[in-house]
Amino acid sequence: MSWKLDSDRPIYTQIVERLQIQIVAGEFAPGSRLKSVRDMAMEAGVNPNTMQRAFTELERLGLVTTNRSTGRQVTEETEMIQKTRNELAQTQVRDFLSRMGELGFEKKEVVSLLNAESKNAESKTIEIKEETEND
Amino acid sequence: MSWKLDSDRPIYTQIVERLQIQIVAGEFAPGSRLKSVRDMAMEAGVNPNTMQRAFTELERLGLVTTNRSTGRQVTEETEMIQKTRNELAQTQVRDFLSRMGELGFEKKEVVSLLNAESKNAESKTIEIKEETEND
DNA sequence: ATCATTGTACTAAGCGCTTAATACAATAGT
DNA sequence: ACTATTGTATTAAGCGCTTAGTACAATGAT
Repeated sequence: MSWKLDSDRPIYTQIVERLQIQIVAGEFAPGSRLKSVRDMAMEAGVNPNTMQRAFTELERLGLVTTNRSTGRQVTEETEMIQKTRNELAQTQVRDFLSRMGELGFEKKEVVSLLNAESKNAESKTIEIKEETEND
Repeated sequence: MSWKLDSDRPIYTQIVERLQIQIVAGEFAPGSRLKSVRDMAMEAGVNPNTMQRAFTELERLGLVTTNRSTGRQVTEETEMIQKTRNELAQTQVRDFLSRMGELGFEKKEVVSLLNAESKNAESKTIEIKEETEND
């Protein structure tokens, strides 16, 4: 299983983002052990050096702790994980609205597009109603 | 005025995206002339070669036409522009929902976050209501 | 015809990312 | 004590992006 990595951005960055997501989404539980650099590199289909770099960054971000010869663990500080999760979400929301704004879409239209996509993508229907106050 | 360009991704890619947005958002009208490679490069604070590469890509995308010694114009095919605008928006919406899903956010929460951000960012209030059918 | 402006092409250099190969350091397990 | 596993460091090479510098081609303007 080699991961989906494009060549447009540094691979180590993409790995950081992926692992970050898996951690804050609870896919990797707090305190759980992560695979070794070599194993993870094998799994991702990248060079160990590259995976090492990604791990170093994750540690710098406070999401991972390192123990020599034991390997790495997801941090047990759930607050840190939650904080990161919220920040990532916040960034996503802001960037999304910003970009849609740049494309010249009104709030109404954004809402419509979100509705349309939600309906297509999942069984759950989200009804979004806009209050026309001003523009 | 040098543009906001980060070093995480190729500069020419970022320039393509920026000009693409400006075109589909109508900031650069269909048929209007674009600055020369050299001038645009100067304005963006990049090497002419880099700007050249971005322009070449924009031409390949069908958003720009080239005339020797006259320079470049935004395409006059408004259909093409509209099509691109819709595709870019579609991608934004899909990616956004996908990423929020990866972060483990329910639709309800996404809606809440959007509401919160909308209210902060603009005077206009968007009221979003969800129908709880299933999950 | 001449000139300036435009797009385009080419080479060389530097830099960051990635890979490859190797080696060393620390420690849990035996 | 020994061994395997882990993280870590180092060097060299290749590749793509970017810059710099230069040159050529096409054409509108004069």
